This record gives sequence, C-alpha cells and structure tokens, in this order.
Amino acid sequence: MLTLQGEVVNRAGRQGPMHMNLFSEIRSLVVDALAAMEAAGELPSGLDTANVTVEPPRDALHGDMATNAAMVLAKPAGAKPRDIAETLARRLAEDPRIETAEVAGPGFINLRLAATVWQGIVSRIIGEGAAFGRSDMGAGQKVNVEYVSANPTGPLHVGHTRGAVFGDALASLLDYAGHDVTREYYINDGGAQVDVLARSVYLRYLEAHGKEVEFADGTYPGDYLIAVGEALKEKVGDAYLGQGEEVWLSDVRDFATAKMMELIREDLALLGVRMDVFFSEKSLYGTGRIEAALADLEAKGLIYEGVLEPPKGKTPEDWEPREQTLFKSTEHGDDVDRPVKKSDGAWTYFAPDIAYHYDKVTRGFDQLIDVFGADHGGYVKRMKAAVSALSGGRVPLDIKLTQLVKLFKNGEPFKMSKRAGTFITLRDVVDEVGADVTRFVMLTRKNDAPLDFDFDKVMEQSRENPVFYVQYAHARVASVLRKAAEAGIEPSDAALQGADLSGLTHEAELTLAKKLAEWPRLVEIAARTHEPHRIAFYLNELASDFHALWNRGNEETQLRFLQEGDAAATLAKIALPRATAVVISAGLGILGVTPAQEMR
RNA sequence: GCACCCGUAGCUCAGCUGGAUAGAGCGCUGCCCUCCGAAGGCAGAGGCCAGAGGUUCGAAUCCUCUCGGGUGCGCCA
Repeated sequence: MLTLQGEVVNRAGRQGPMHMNLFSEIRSLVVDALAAMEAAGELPSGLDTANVTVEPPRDALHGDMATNAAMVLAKPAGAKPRDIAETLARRLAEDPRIETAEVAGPGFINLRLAATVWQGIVSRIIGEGAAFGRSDMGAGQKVNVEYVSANPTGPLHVGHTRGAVFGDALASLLDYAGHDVTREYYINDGGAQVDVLARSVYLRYLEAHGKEVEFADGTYPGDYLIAVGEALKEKVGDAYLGQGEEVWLSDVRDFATAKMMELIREDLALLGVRMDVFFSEKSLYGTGRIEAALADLEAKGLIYEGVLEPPKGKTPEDWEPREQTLFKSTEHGDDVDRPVKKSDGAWTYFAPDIAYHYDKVTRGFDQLIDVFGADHGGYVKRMKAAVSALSGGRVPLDIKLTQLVKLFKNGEPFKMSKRAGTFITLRDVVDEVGADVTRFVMLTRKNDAPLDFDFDKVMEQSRENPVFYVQYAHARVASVLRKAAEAGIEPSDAALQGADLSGLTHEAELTLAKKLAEWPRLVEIAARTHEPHRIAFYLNELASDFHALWNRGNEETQLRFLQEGDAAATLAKIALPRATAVVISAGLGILGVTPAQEMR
C-alpha cells in the first residue's frame, strides 16, 4: 500500500465505506461492542440493533456523542437499561478513540472522544479537500431533478428564481451525496399559452411594420416581445402581413418559443444554472408518445370512460356532467380520478405530463424529483399516482413545492403587476444584488416557507446577513493565510497536513473542530430529506463558531492563528482555519455560491 | 365541502430515522478594540412548542380531533 493506494485502502477500509463519517464510525464501534457482549453472554443473541443511534447530544456538556443503545435494547434483552449501559460503557472505554464513556439519564451513554480524533479530522479535511463530506449514500442511484420548467412565454421572474436556485442546489447536494443526477427542464411548448405567445409576437411584428396595434386581454403586452417582433420581420419580411392565423401561427409559435428559450437560458446562466436536458412537451404530440403512456395505464386497467362528480362547496357556474376519459388515480392514492381528455377529445394538460413522466421512468431513473411552485400543490397527488402506476411502484417521486418570495426594498413591499407587464425578473434581481447573494438568500428558508427578500438587507454587511457572515469567515481565513505567507511561512495544504497538531487541545479550538466533523453527517441528512437549506444553516453555525474562536484570540494570545516568531506553532494553528475554509467552500459549492477571498 | 402546507421567544425563523434542561438572528440590558480585519465577539432577560387526547422507557417531532392562517379543487398549462 504505497502512494496512490489511499483510495484502495479507504475503499477496502476497515471502517467500511469510503466516506464514512465519524458518527457512523463510532456507531459501528457500539454495534461491535454489543456483538462482543452477546458473544460473552452478557446479552441474549440475535438482538436487532437497527434502532441504535449515535448522535451529537443537544447539550455539549453531555459530551461529544451519545448513544441510546441500552434503552433501545433493554426491552428485547429483558434487562434494565442502566445495567446494559454500564457494561457497554466499560467496553467502549477500551477503544483508544474514546476518552470517557458515562452512563447518564435514563440510560444514555455519553461519549467523550480523544483530542487526537479531532486533530485527525482537521488534517483529514485538509488532505481530502472538498471531498471531505462527500458521501456514497446515493450509491450511484440515478436521480432526475426537474426544476424551473417555466412556460416559454417570457423572462423568468422571482418565483422562478427560487425554484431555480432550490432545484439546482438540491441537484448539487444529491450529487455530492453520491447520486447520479440529471438536471432537467420541461418546456411547456405544446399548450394554448404558446399560441397566445405567437399572437402577441404577431402583434409586435405588425408594430415593427409601423401598424397600430392593440393588446387585448389574453395577450402578453410585455416589452420583451418587441425585439422578437422585429426579429420576425427580419426573417419573413412582409410575408405574414394581412394573413390569417392558418398561414403564420405554427411558424411564429416555433420562432417565438425558440426566442423565449434563448432568453430563459440566458437568465439561468446569469444565476449559474445549467440544465442537462431540456425536454419539449411538443415532442410528445403527434409522435404517439402520449398514446403509448396511456396505453401503459390502460393495460393496467387504469383508464376508463366516466363522469366526474362536481367539486363540493364550490361548483363552477357552467358545470354540467360530461363523459370523459379518466385515469383511475384513486387506485394510487389520489382523492378523485383525473381526466386525461377534454370533452372535445383533446388532451388535457395532464396527459402530456403523464407521458413526460413515463419517459423519465423508462429512461431508468431510480428516483424522480419535481420542483414546483406552491400554487401547483393541487397536482402533487395525481403526479405521484401517475408515476406510481407507470413504474409499478418502483420509482418514488418526491415533489418539492417552493413558496412565494415577497420582495421588499427598505422594508417596503415591492408591488408587481403582471397585467401592466411590470414584474420583477430574475435578471432584475441578479443585476441588483448579484448571483451569489441571490442564491444564498433563496436558501435561507425551508422551501415550503414563504421568503422575504429585501434588496437592502441582503446587501448589508452585518451579522444579520448570513451571506455576508459566511463569506466574511471565509475571507478571514484567506487573510490569515496571506499574513502567514507574508511572515515567510508557506501555508500550503501539504505543509498544513504534515503539521503536528497535537497542540490543538484548547476547548475553543476543539469546539470548532467538532463542528467541522459534523459536516459529512449534515450532508447526508440534508440529502436524505431533500433540504438544501440545511447546508446554509450549517454554514452559518460554522461561521459563528469560527468568528467566536477568532475573537478569543484577542484575549488569549495562545489562541491566535499567527504565533509571532514561531513558524511551527503558526503552521499548526493555521490548520484549523484552513480546514474551516475547506468546509465552507465545499458547502458554498453545493449552494452554487463563490467563496470570497476578501470583503470589499 | 375536500385535499395539501403552515402554527415554536416581542419579531423573523431553525430544530436530525422520536431522545436528556427546546435553539439562532434581530430587538432589549450590560460588557470586550495599545489585539491575526470590532464588517466581529461575550453575558443576561425572554417560551403552556396553537389547544385536547393517543402511541411509549421518552413527543415540538408520530397518530386522531378542534381552533387559526395560506394554497389548490373538470372543459387553464
């Protein structure tokens, strides 16, 4: 096992999987100890240890980690929790990584780990870089994340921005956690709204020819179509003047949607969002693909002709019973069956959605995730029902809804009027505050909680602003490294990794090292729950611990990172902030935010 | 009427496959710069986790109901 073999060692590793985190490592230790107790006759054999956990205790006074093993096993083992705990604690204490193992409360075992464990984490972080925290929990599973999917009828606005940021961060997070991720955008270019777009562009085209036009209800009056009208004039000259829709509609529709998608791609690029696949709804029509998806459902006995009950409580005035082609979604958890054909025989919007998800299933994804706006909450059950039916229950679909973004300026709400065409676009936001701030702020709330976005507050340079606060921590590390270099100490990662960290024992330093050690576990939790906001919150906490340590250097000189006149000590001290920067950088990377080298 | 989301400190919000005395920021009170960036830090006060039952060694977390807020509900995507 020489150089280059590190990976092999890890993969075959005595501790298990390649990216095992400290908590699962200690959990293995506990499980092994339990097995030894069974072998020694101290416990009955065959106990199920699945519910045994090793977690950070809520209160740091309780130690570094706590296990519930004794309490979970007390009943099946027919023993008192404290008795099991005593024996288990004694065995655990034999491991060199464990400094103390104490029984507490109803039967918890509180573990305090040796300082060498935390020192080892620090140099591991520096050695592994961004890979520290990567997980193989995804096991290479193919996951499809569909997000944005805005209608190609105009530029992206703030609502789309949140979905874009959320979906993109979730995709990165899943990738980091060992999944094979595909980022996908579904282009709604097959429905009536693109006809409206085409007519609106046609009006702009007439305008480009000097005609007076009026934008009736049901057309898009936004200025962004002026250029498209002119471009159309460039392309076809006066060929469409005075012609009926049957002549130009199809062509103008294709032309306009292509232009809109160009616009949308540019908007996404401003945010740093890059899709792997743009999937066209239109490609499902006239190609037999919708029919094929429905045939699949039909074969499963889930399609029938029937009449729906009117919705209770709020019956539309023009309600009348009609026979329609229905999907028996109730068989897969929906509340009512859903129409796939309108009464005039045309497909409902749901039909191509079914076909699209059928396509995803047949592409072999193990897991599907759709990111929708909260106003689409009513479609969650039917989509899940469809995927469940189409995949025979094989492929789970998780639908994440993103809540509204409320815009503020100086604490005053920002008014948007879609009718007047004055809505705030993604471009407006990014131009105003930049992509990094936009992305981070969008992730400072859980996806299903409303978000206040104040243009002034997010640019504030204060503790209150998490973007600044985290960036500031990273910049401070960069500053320390620069200062060290100026002092003639070469703070390369190779040098830092080789530094003797045995002096890293102060409680204030270990607190930070312990927070760093939580990173891999945090990643797994965030990935499992599909909640990238946890990354943002963790980074805020990490930055807080770092700033606290930094400030203690004011009072206690031995905690300063730069130890005047002592190169070896400085090198050892710098390892901790450097490791902090590595983790911050990895976390920001998941969020799609660039770490700052200095604040201006 | 039904479905989904939400209800945690004065305000804005976290809270892990159920864990011990429920956390952070802001605001409030009081501290810390001859010092690696004070654009920061420390300490204090502040909570019936909307309410009521249930599940169990143990519930803010899971289940049921009630109250309160948001969203959606065939021929719009």
